[in-house]
Amino acid sequence: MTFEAITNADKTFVQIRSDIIAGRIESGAKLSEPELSTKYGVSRAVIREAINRLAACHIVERKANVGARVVALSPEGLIQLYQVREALEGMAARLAAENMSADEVAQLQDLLVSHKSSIAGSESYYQEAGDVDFHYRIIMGSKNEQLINVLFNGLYHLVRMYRVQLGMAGPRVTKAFDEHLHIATAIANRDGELAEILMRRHIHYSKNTIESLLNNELKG
Amino acid sequence: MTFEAITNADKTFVQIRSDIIAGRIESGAKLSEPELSTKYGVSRAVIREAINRLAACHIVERKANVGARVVALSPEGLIQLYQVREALEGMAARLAAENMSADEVAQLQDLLVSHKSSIAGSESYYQEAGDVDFHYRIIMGSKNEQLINVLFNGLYHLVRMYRVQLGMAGPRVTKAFDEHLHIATAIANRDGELAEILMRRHIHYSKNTIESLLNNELKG
DNA sequence: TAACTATATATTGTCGACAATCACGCAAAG
DNA sequence: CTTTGCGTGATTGTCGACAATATATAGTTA
Repeated sequence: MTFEAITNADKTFVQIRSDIIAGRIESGAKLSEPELSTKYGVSRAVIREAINRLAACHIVERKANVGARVVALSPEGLIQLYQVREALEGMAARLAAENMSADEVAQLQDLLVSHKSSIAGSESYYQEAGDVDFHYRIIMGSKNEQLINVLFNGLYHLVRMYRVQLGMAGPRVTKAFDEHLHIATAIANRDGELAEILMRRHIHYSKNTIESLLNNELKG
Repeated sequence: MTFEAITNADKTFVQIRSDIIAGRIESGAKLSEPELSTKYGVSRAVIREAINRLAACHIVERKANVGARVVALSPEGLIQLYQVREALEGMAARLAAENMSADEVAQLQDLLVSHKSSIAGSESYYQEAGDVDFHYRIIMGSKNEQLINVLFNGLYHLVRMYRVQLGMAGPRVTKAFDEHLHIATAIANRDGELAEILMRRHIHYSKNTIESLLNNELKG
């Protein structure tokens, strides 16, 4: 998920991306190259390369001779992201049931055991890192390079950005944990069909939760 | 699908991509910046930007301080691409049945009528452009921005590259046409569930055809 | 002879400057 | 008063040069 940032352009890319996802650079803002150049203390060429990568992840949009803007965040956009996730991660769960090694399956279950105890204590940890960890392992377990690329180099950072900026620090912790448990069991039983169904429902529920949150926000 | 190439970097990107997909730059080859700079008659900065975009489409892979190489083409990679396409375009067909305007549905059916006549004459045309056109309209008809981005900015060019370089100028013309017809009918009837099933089978068949072709090649 | 080191070369990463293009504001005409 | 055209200012696109890093070669030693 996280990759080794070697060059300055790498580090600047990670930095700016983090600033955008966390909302320190707000949605719709223009990314002026000279401005960012002084702000991050690197040359314009470095900023330019960083912006190019952000555009590749669809975090910003570029227009020729005009510049780059952070993507506009609509509630519909977040819903669309979850639709794609549902299709892709459902498939990932099926493939994981077929292709994960016994070791990887065991590690997946160990992960859930440690999550169970962390839920008893402070739940807040689980929501972010734990959820990502679980999904990460399943996606990697699919052993499908294309799938891994699409999800990690594109969709996941977008999801985080939308969630942060639309204020979805959602609950759904304990219910999600149970769903994770069922998915892991299906994978351990090598039941790809069930694993896919459960994963799709898991993400579908998240989507529904978010939709109702958005609706409440519009009404309130 | 095709976008307006304004700047030099755009044109160079399109040019190099085309050269790679057509096999004029072969799989696994190293993309030397100074070399390409003289070859295409532009500065290194332009080449660099073009290579960055190729990397964003996963057509080339970059390593820091080492350079970029055209991705290695394994038969498994092509199969994995088709797996992802099956999930994504199946979903696109369902969404298209729900979201396409009456006009767009009519245009989709018109397209098939013109394909029917072109099949009677020279089949060869249909295979390439016709197939792409059909799938293109359905994906656009899904109205899901994320889906559109993933498929057009990444997967489609990769599929073309794999097919060309692994020598899959495949047949399957008339059968594919019938399948297209059924899918379009399901969409016209606003039957998303059926449209998804038919589209998944359609792509699955293509995958199977390719798999057996690859197997024959290994044996022969 | 094989393996390790050091140098040399070529390639990538980064920089600052120049050229091309666009956005904004103002003026003038309908 | 609205609209069209121009000019100014700023931003992006492009270029060539320099610095940092990796690969290849040659030399040395066990």
